[in-house]
Amino acid sequence: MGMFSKTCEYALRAVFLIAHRTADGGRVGIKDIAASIDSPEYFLAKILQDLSKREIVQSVKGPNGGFYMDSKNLSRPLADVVEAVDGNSIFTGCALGMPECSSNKPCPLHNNFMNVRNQLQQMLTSVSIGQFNEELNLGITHLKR
Amino acid sequence: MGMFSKTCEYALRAVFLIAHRTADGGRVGIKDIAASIDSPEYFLAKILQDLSKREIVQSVKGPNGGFYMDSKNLSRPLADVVEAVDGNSIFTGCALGMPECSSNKPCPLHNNFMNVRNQLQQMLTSVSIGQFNEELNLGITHLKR
DNA sequence: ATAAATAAAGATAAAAATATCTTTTATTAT
DNA sequence: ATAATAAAAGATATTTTTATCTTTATTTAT
Repeated sequence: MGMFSKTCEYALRAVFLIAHRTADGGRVGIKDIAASIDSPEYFLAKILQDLSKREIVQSVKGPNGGFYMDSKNLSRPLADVVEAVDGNSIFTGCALGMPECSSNKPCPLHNNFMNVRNQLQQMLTSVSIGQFNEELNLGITHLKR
Repeated sequence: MGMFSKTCEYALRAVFLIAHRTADGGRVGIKDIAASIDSPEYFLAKILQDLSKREIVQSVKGPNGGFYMDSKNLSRPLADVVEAVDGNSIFTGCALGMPECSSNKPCPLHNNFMNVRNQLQQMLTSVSIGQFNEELNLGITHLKR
């Protein structure tokens, strides 16, 4: 198990891909996305349905339809995607899973773990979905394999 | 979902509890542990069986039996517990779940995420199972609720 | 030696996450 | 208007994780 759920991993790769592929207009279809990020097509379809409802990506049906993102969505922090899919427990939850852990009634790891969580959150909020297009274009970074 | 699996959360709470309760000799039984950390007894039993095989905790059967830890185990870094239960993918895996992600062929988040993972690993290796006994004694930190 | 206590091991069950398939709805092009 | 296309929605299946129950093996005390 990684830090995020598999659903979230696919979601992140997908938004990067959509951002990259539709930067200058146009749409990209689910089959194309799934192949480009090496994810199971039908499962990804469900994920994107959800991201679409939550207005993190946009879509149109029919011929030449597909998914895309407007500039507002491109500038969203990655944290929005993670939170939409996995919820915010990764940012706020107790490392030991204790429901009432807080600075008042902390678990042994409370303070140590807070630093880690904060750095993760800081990283994910300071980075936008669209900011990696350039290096994806240049083939410096990748979204499959 | 938190950062660790539920199994790992219970495991961490359990080793803290065992360390705390058996610091000056003696053993603590599974029923007692489960009640003390608010975890499902039978499930925790399986987890401790595994930690026992991996020699992270020790156990003896029979009357007055139970779980305990020797001083070598008390000084183990928490990272050993996490790795025993969840594997090391949380320390080494790609944020986007890409199997071949590396500095040679990075995902977009590779470098940003490396910092977070490293801080997590650093934290978990710099902290030992036994080092929280004092504050558990004082009732400053807690292991249930 | 025997009985009682306790963890280990094995088997089964329930819930959640992941994955797939089918039908419906919206859009576009003809 | 009609047919083709593509996502949305609904239904089902599979796998993994989490949880429980039963039986066995080991240890201790009597």
